[in-house]
Amino acid sequence: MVERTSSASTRQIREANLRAVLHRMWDSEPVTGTDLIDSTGLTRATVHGVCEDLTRRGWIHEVENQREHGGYRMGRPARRYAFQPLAGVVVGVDCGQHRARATVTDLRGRTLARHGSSFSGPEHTPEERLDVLSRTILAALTAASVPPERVLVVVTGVPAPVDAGGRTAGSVNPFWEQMNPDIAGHLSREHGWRAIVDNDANLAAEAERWQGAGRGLDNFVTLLTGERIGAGIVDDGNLLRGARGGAGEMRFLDLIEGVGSAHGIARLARDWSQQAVRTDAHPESPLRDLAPEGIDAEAVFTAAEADDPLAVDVVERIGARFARIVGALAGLLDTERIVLAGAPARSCAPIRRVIERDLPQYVHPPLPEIVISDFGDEIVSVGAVWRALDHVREHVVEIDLVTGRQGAGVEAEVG
Amino acid sequence: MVERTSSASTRQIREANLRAVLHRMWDSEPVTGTDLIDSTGLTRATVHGVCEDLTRRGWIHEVENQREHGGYRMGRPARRYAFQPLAGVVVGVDCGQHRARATVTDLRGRTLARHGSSFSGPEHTPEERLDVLSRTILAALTAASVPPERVLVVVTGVPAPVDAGGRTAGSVNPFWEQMNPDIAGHLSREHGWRAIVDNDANLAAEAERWQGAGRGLDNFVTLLTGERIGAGIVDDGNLLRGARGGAGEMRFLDLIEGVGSAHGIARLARDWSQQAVRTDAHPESPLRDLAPEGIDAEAVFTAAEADDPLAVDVVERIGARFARIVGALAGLLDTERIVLAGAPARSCAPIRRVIERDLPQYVHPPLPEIVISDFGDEIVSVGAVWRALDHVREHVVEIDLVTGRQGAGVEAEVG
DNA sequence: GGTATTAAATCTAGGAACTAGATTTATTAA
DNA sequence: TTAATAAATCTAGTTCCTAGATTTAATACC
Repeated sequence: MVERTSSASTRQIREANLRAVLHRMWDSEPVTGTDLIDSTGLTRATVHGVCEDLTRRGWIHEVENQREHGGYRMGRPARRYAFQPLAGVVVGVDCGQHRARATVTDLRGRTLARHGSSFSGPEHTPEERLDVLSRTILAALTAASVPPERVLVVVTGVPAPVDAGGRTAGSVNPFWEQMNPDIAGHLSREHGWRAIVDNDANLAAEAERWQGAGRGLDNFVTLLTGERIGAGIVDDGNLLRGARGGAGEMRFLDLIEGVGSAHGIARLARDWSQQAVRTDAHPESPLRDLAPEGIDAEAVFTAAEADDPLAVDVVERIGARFARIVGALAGLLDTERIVLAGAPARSCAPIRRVIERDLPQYVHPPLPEIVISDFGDEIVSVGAVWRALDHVREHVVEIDLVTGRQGAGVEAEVG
Repeated sequence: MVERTSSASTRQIREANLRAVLHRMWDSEPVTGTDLIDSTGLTRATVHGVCEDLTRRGWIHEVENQREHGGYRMGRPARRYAFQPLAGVVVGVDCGQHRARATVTDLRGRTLARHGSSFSGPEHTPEERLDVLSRTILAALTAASVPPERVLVVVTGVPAPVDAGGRTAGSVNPFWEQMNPDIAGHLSREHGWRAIVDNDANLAAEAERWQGAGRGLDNFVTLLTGERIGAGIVDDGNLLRGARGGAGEMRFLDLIEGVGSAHGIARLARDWSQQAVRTDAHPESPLRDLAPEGIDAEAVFTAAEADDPLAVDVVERIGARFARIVGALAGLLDTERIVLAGAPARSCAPIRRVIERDLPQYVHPPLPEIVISDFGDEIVSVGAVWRALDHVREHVVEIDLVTGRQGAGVEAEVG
C-alpha cells in the first residue's frame, strides 16, 4: 500500500471536518448524509468521504435498516451513520485520601461499572497508593467486561494541587506529594494508558460544567467542601490553574476576617456541634442523644431543619462564615454562580439560606447565585469522566480505534 | 474581474499562512523567501504567493536593493520583503477620572505622538467625557500627521469594570457608568473606528505582559495602585474577566484582616502621613516642614529612604497591609509574580521590602516575586496600545490596508 | 572577459480536499 | 406500471499546496 502524503494544510482541513462531523453525531441519534450536510455546511461528497474515514477508524458505522429510523416516505433511502459509544471507554477516578473509586463509562459518559477500594490508612505509602489505584481501575474494567486496551484515557482526581504537567512537586506540603506520587507517569508506564491527573476541586467544577449547575455558564466557582475547602474556578470557560496548579487553594482564608482557616463544612459542623454538646448550652437539644463522635454534618443539618436550637446555632455560624468566603471569591472573581459541592453539600440547604441572607453585606449586586450540587460524593468521579471524554473529543483525529491507539504514553497535560 | 470563490476550507489554509508569514516579518528586518521557507516550513512557491498577497493588501513591500542587506555573496540575489510598520496606526487611550491621554503608534508600537486633556472636573457629564475623548484622539492624530482613516483600532482604558461587550452597565456604582458611557459605541459611530474598551488594571497587565515584568510569564498579577487598587490577573496567559468584567475588583479587601478597604498606595501614604503630622508623634520629622496638603506618596517614600521615622512608620503600615493583599491574591491564584504598578509605584521600593519581609507569614513557598513596574503613569496607555496591536495581529486577514478597512464598526469585544 | 559555482527564482506536474452540478438509483405514490 | 422524489454517485473543475526540474542573476576564479 502506498503511503499517503497529504500536506499539513490539507490534513488540517480534513481533521477539522472529521471533528465537526463526529461531534455532530456524538450525542445524537443516527444521522443521514443530508443531516450532516445541513449541520456542517459541507457538500455531500465531502460528508460521505468523512464518514467513510470515520467508519474506517471505528468511530461510527453505517446503519443497515435505514427505513426504521426517520419518518420519511419517498425518494431514495438515505444512508445512515451512527456513533459507536462503545468503540472505546474512559475511566474517571476519584483518588482521595482514604480511598480510590474508579468509574468506567462509554464514550457518551454512560456508566458501565464502578469499583472502589480503601487505602490501609491516611498515611499509606506512595507504592501502596499507586498499587491500589491500579487494582481499582482494573477491577472496574473487569466488572465492565472491558479489556484494558480499550481504555482511551484515565483521568484521576487527587486532593492536591496539580500542575500543567500532571505533577505535584516542589511544594512544602508532603501530604500533597503523597497524594500524587506521579500517578500519571505510573499509569502510563504500567498500563500504557494515556493518563491525566488533576486537582479534585477542578474536576468537581468540570462535573458541574458538564451536567450540573455550571451548564452553560462561563463564570462560576465550585466549592468542594468536606473536611477542607478547595475551589474549582471557571472564568470565561477556562479553569484556573495557577503557576503550579495551586489556583483555588484556600489558604488565603486564613486572612479573611471571621473565617481564619480552610476548614470545610463537614469539619466545622462536627467540631462546633461536638463542642456545643460539651458545654451546657441548649440542654434540651435532641442532638445530645447521639454519641458525640456520631454527630456529623448531616445530623446537624437535619436537626437544624427541625429547629433544634443547638444545630441552628452551628448552621448560623457556618453560614455566616461561608457568606464571607463566598463574598471574597465573588468580589474578586465576579462570578455568576457558586456551587456548594462535596459529600455534605446535599444536606446543607439551611446553610445556603444563611449565606444568601448575609451575602449582600459583602458583595455589590448583582449577587452570585448560591447553588447546591446534586452530585454528592460522586462529583469528582463524574468530573474525571467528563474531563476524560473532553480529552477524547479533542484528540479524536489522533486516535484510531481499529488499528489501536496512537500517541499513547505519558500524556500528563491537564488543560 | 471574476469573483474568487475559494472555499471556506482553502481560505482557512491561506489565512493561516498569511498570518504565519506576516507575524514572522512583523518585528524583524526585511526577510528573503528562503528565510520564510525556513521559519514557516512552507515551500518557496507558497511563500512567494503569500508575500504577493500581503503586498497587494499593503502589509509588506518588496525591498529593491537586495544586495545592501544580507552579507552573502554568491548566487542569484534573493527577493526581500519588508513589513510596513506605517501601513496603519493604532491608538491607545488612558481615559482616567481626571484626564484622557492618547498615544498614537505605528504597527510596531513605536510612538508617533501623544496628546492629553483634562476633564472639567471629577463630576463631568458623559457628553463631556466622550467629547474630550474624541478631541484628544484627534489631536494626537494631528500631531502624528496621520489622517483618521488610517487608524486600525482604538483601545481605551477606563477605571471601571468592563464586560466582554465593552460595556459597563447594570452596576450599582454610578461612578463606573460615568467612566464608561459606551465609549466603544461612541468612537465607532462618530469616527468609524474599531473601538475596544477595557478596565485600566487589565490594560496595565497587558503592558507588563508585552514589555514589562510579565514578559514570558503565564501567571502574574498587576496591582494598579494609585488612589485605589485594581488588579489585572493573568492565569495561563488569559486575562481574567469575570461575568460582568468585574474580576480584579478589590472590594473583597474589606474582608481581609488588617486591610479593610481597597485604598491604594497614594491614598494611604497621603492620609496616614497627614494624620501622623497632625499628631505629635515624631516631632523632629522633616516631613513636618511641608504643608500637610503637600505631602504625597513620593515625598513619604523618599523620606523613608532617608530614615525619617514618621515616613518609615507609614511605609511599615502600608507594606504590612500590602503583604496581606499580596498574600491573599497569591494564595488563591498561585501566581508567579506580582507587579506593583501605577503612578506611585516607581518610588515604592521601601514598601516592596516590607512586603517581602512579611509575605512568608501568609503564603507557602515558593513565594511570588514582588516587582515594581517601570511604566509609571504611562502604564495604561502602553497596555492599551499593546492590546490594540494584538487586536490588529489577530485580525490581519480581515484588514485590507489598500482598499480600506473591512468590517469596521462597533467592535467592542475585549478579549 | 569568459566560465564555473551558487543560491535563489521560476516553471511544470501532480496531489489532496473541496465545490458544483449532472446523472443515476432506490424508494413511495398514484 | 409509471411518475415523483430524495438521496447517492459520478464528473469536472477549483484552490492551495508540494516536489522537483529548469532557469536566472549574481559572485569567484582563471
